[in-house]
Parts: sequence; C-alpha cells; structure tokens
Amino acid sequence: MSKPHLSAAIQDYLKEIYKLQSEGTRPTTTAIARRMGVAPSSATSMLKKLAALGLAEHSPYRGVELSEAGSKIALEVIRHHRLLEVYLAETLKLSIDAVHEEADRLEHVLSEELEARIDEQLGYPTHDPHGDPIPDAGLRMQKRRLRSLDALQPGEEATVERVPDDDADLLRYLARLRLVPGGHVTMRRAEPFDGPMTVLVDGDEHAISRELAMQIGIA
Amino acid sequence: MSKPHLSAAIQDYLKEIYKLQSEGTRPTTTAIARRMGVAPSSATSMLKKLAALGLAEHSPYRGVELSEAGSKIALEVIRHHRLLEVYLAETLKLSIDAVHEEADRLEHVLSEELEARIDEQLGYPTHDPHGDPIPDAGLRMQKRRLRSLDALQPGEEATVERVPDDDADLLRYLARLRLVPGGHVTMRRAEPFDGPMTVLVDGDEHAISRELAMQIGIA
DNA sequence: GGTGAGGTTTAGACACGTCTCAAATTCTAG
DNA sequence: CTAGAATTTGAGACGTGTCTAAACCTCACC
Ligand SMILES: [Mn+2]
Ligand SMILES: [Mn+2]
Ligand SMILES: [Mn+2]
Ligand SMILES: [Mn+2]
Repeated sequence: MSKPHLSAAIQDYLKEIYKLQSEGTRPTTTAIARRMGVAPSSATSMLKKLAALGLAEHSPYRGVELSEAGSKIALEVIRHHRLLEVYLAETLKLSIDAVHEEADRLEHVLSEELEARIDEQLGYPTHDPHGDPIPDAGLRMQKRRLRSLDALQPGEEATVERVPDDDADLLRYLARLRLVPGGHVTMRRAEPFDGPMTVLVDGDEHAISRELAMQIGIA
Repeated sequence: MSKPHLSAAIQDYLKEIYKLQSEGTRPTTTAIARRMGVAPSSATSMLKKLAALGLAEHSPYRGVELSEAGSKIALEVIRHHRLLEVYLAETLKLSIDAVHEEADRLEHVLSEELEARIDEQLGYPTHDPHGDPIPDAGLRMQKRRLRSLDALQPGEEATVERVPDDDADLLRYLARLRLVPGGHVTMRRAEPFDGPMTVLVDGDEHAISRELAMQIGIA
C-alpha cells in the first residue's frame, strides 16, 4: 500500500473542503467549485475521484464528507501552507498580503524534511500571519473561538487576532490601517442600521464597514 | 504579448537542453529523453511543442537548438534552481546531496519577488553548492574552464571546485571523503592503464576510479 | 402532492504530457 | 554503395483536470 501520488489539484480540493467544513459551511459542490475557481461539474468529477481514492464519501446529490485519510492529507497541506506563510513573512520579509499566494504554490512541493527544518527554525509557530492556527507535526490543530470586531462595544478595546487571508488588496488595506494580528483596536462608534463602525488603531480613527468588521477576529 | 504560462515540463526540457548544449553535448532526442527520464517519442512531442512556441528550432531527424527566448527561459529556471540550492544549504542547512532534488521541484514555483529576496539575502552568490555557476539577475552566467581531478599530476595540489549535482548517493560518498567544493586535494598516485587514483584529502588517503576523478572539477 | 427553481451530475470535448508499437530516416560498416 | 543498426518520428491510446451544454435530482412552496 504505497501512496499513489496525490496531485496538487487533489490536495487543493481536500484543503478547501476541510476549510469549508471547519468554518461550519456545508461543503456543497457549488461552494467547493467557487472556492476552487472551477465549474461545478469539475468539482463533481473531483468528488468522484476523491471518493474512489477513499479520501471522501460522496453521496450523489446529497453531499461530501472527508474520510480520515482525506482529512489527514488536508491537514498536511494546511500545515505546509501556514508554516510557509510564517516562514516567508519572518525569514524573507514578505508582506502579509503576498504570503498566501506564494504559499499556495509552494505547499505542494515542500518535502517533509524541509517542513521539519522550517518548523524548527521558526520555533514551532502555532499561528500563521493571518492568525489562522497551524496544525502541529502530529496534525493536531488548536481551534480558538474568537469574537469578531463588529461585536465590540463602543469604548471596548481588543487585540486583532485574525484577518482574512486570501484577498491581497484587502490585506494591503488592512495593513495600512494596522488592523492586522497584533494590532490594538478600540471601538469608537457603531452607526445604526448596520452602518459603518469607527475604530481607533494606533491613534488613528478609521471607519470600516460592518461587513469587514465581521471578518476580523479579536480577543 | 502575454506569456502563455510555461508548464513545469516545458521548463525542465528547456533547462536540460540548455545544459546539454553548454556541456558541449549535442542535444539529441535520445539524450534529452534520457535526461528527462522519458521515452524518446515523448521528447519528440515536446520538441515539436517547443518549436511551435518559438522556444526552439527543430529540424526533424537533424536536431534541436534553443531560440533566444528558449535560452532565456532555460537560464531563468537554472537561476532558480541554483539559487535555491544555495539557499537550502545555507539557510536551512540541507546537505549537499539533498538540495538538488528539492530545488528541482521548487524551481517552478518560485516567484520573481522571492527569487530577488533570496538572492539578496544570500549576498548574490555566483555558484551553487556543487560549484555550478548561477546566472545573475540579468541572466548572464559566468563560465569557467576547470581542470578535472584526473589531470592532476602526482604531488600536485588543488582545490575542488565542482562535483556532479544530481546523484545523491555519489554526493554522500564524496561528502564523506570531503571531496566537495572547497576541499583541498593532493594527488598521490595514478595507477597505469586508466587505473584508480589515490588522493589525499584532509590527511586521509582515498582511492577513487579515474571515471569519478574525471567528473570532479578543480582549480 | 405537484411543480418549478436551483443545485448537481452526466456527456462529450479538449489540452497536456506520457506511453507503446510501428514506420521512417539517418548513420555506419563492409 | 548499400544493408543492417541506430535513431527519430508518427499513430493511437491513456490519465488528469478542465470546460459547456444538457439532463437530472431535491426541496420548498403553493
Ligand atoms: Mn493562506
Ligand atoms: Mn495550492
Ligand atoms: Mn542541481
Ligand atoms: Mn524541475
């Protein structure tokens, strides 16, 4: 029982299905296709392949669920991705908006040997630059329940713990506001009727949409 | 005129053809196929594709030659590969026998941004761990004419400058003898009839075949 | 409980890179 | 100069992952 080489495509599907699952979103064919940037029929083909490989269970028209084996591979890919993000940010000083795209390609060609070296050199980090947890060498991932910024009451303070990771433009914007993990934020005002929120970061006031505030994790 | 994305396969073919050319070996279909580890007919298919893309000129049954565009891409891939080898050896302490295989995969997913960071962080290295030259940012590669170890006369001393890069077992063996770039070697004896040669490295005598000695570059 | 809308799968096609086997060409000796 | 050997190419197939268009389920609503 040797492993039949899992293509980058398979790894990416498994990763996205896993992430959808852990976000609490049901990994429907459509949701998977949207995440992968492919047509729904392409996702169906892949779901059938994943099932054939024993990496997922697929009940046609009903849904898909990763098997133990499938989850394990998803976690390995996620570990690669997030470790690489930390590495690129820390060691090679890539900006927070650049690391995701880079890691998306590197994650598939990182050997276990190199993974271990990087992990060690970084001191076994637990979170990537966007604040997402990194599965450890045993593939255990610590989940944390974060409040989101929009839940902050006027006058309340908090530390930014997590930001969305895959929109480079948005990340550049957030970085400019210093609304990134480690940043200290104070809620000033929340306009009624789901209006924008005004926050204080490093002495500067910024108005952001409630939509965006909901995507920012704090503690 | 956007570039139509060059697959890893295309990049590898161009690289190997380029290396064959600069080694003075005529890049025949068979030689290319052997280097790439594919059937000769597969190489033919790719040669036709390279020609169609304007990356090479292919005269059926006669031979192939890289175009300007093709050479440029080959040099970019070679630059990626060799820079990565230095990086992996220096920064992540990978052994000289491990870097080649790792770089062979990473070379295709290294962004220009990351390439530049790595180059800078390493202080713009000119040679990889095996002693092969690294094309600079302008893709100029400094060639050097090295003597090979088998040309050394008994009693003569030299510094090892280059070793073969793609045979991990051989490299482990050479590393054990300290017969790697930077090593200091003295020729002791050369047995007649193309027999083995005895060399002194760091106080230890070793007998190696003339075949192997021919593959080691010195200065 | 039927029906339509929306989500999902199938069918058929294509690009890519590989293979095997057969045919074509070139090279090499005699 | 020519026959056999070696090299190279062509034909047809396959696996992978994608697409579009069409058929198919499901579920919610009337
Ligand atoms: Mn990411
Ligand atoms: Mn990826
Ligand atoms: Mn190499
Ligand atoms: Mn390669």
